[in-house]
Amino acid sequence: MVKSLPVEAKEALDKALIEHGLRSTRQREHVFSVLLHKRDHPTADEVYARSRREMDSISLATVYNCLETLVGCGLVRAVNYEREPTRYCPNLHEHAHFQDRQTGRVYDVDLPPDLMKKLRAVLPDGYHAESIELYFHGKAEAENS
Amino acid sequence: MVKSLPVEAKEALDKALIEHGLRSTRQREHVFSVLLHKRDHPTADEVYARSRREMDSISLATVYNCLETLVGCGLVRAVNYEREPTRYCPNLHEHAHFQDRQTGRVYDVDLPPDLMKKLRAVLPDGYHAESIELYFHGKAEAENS
DNA sequence: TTGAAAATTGGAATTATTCTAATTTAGTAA
DNA sequence: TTACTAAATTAGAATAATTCCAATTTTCAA
Repeated sequence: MVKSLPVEAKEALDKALIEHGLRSTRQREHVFSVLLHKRDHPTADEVYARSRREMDSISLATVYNCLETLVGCGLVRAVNYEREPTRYCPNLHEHAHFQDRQTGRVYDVDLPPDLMKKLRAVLPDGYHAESIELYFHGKAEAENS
Repeated sequence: MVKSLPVEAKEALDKALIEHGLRSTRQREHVFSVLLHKRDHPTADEVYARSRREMDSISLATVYNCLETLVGCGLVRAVNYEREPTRYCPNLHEHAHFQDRQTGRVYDVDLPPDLMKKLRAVLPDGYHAESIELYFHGKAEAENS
C-alpha cells in the first residue's frame, strides 16, 4: 500500500508544477508518490503497474506523461543504461548510478562534495555542461533484497 | 572515398577477432574502416549509409552485427545519450563524451590521467566497476564543421 | 577441396516510447 | 457556485531503433 504523499513532497511537487506553469493532478501526485515510496529505479512499465494498484484507471500514456513532467520539473531523474528501458530516480542529491551486471539492479552512489565541480573542470574552454551523468556498471556484492 | 584499413588497424582487428574466437570478414573490416575514417560518432544508420557507398551489398542487419562485434571485441565504444540512437566511437583512449544540446553532435573529452581511478574510488566497498561512462551535455561554442 | 560452423542477408517481429484525437478535469473569472 | 478554456488524461494507433529468423553464403581448418 503506497501511502499518500508526505506534506513536504506534496509542497515540493506543487511548487515545482506552479513554477513550470503546470497543473496539479491526481495522476501526477500519485506517480510521484509511487516513485518516492520505493526508490528502486523502476521503469515506466513498473511505475504503471505500481500506480494501477491504487489508481486502476490510470493509463500507460499518462504514466509516461507524468514521468516526463516530473523530470522536466527537476523532481526526478531519468536513468539510462545502454538501450534498456529508462528508469526513474527521485533522489535529488548529487549522485551517480551503479548497475549490477548480473541482476540489472541500479543503485545510487553518493558523491563527495566538489566532485561534480572537478568533473566540470575537465572540459576544455568553450564547453559548458548543463548536466553530467556518471554511470558505473559492474558487480555489486550480494545484498539482501 | 573511405581508404581501406591501415595495416596497424587491420592487425588490431584481426588480433581482437581471433582472441574472441571470431572470423575476419570483409564486412567487419569495412565497417571498422568506416568508423576510423570519420570519427564523428555516427549512428548505426549513418554507418550503414557510409558503408554502402563502397560496399553496396552490405545489409543493415550486418552493420548492426558488425558494430556489436567490434564493441564486444573492445575496438569500439557505444555511446548512448538518453534514448537517442546509439552512436559508435573508435577512440580507445580513456575519454568522456560531450553532447551539444543544440546540434546533437558528440565530442570526445580527454581525461586527465588517474581521473578514472579517482572515480572508481568513489564506489563503496563491495561495488566493483567494470566500466565507467561519463556523459556531459550542454553548450559547446560554435566550431567549424 | 570440402565440410561444418559462423557470418551475412532481407524481411518480419519486437518493444519502448510517442502521437493522435476525443473526453475529462483543473483552475480562474464572473 | 457556475461556466469557461486551456491543460491533462485516455485508449489505441503509430513510430523507430533494434533484434530475430530462416535461408544462403563464406570462412577456415583438416
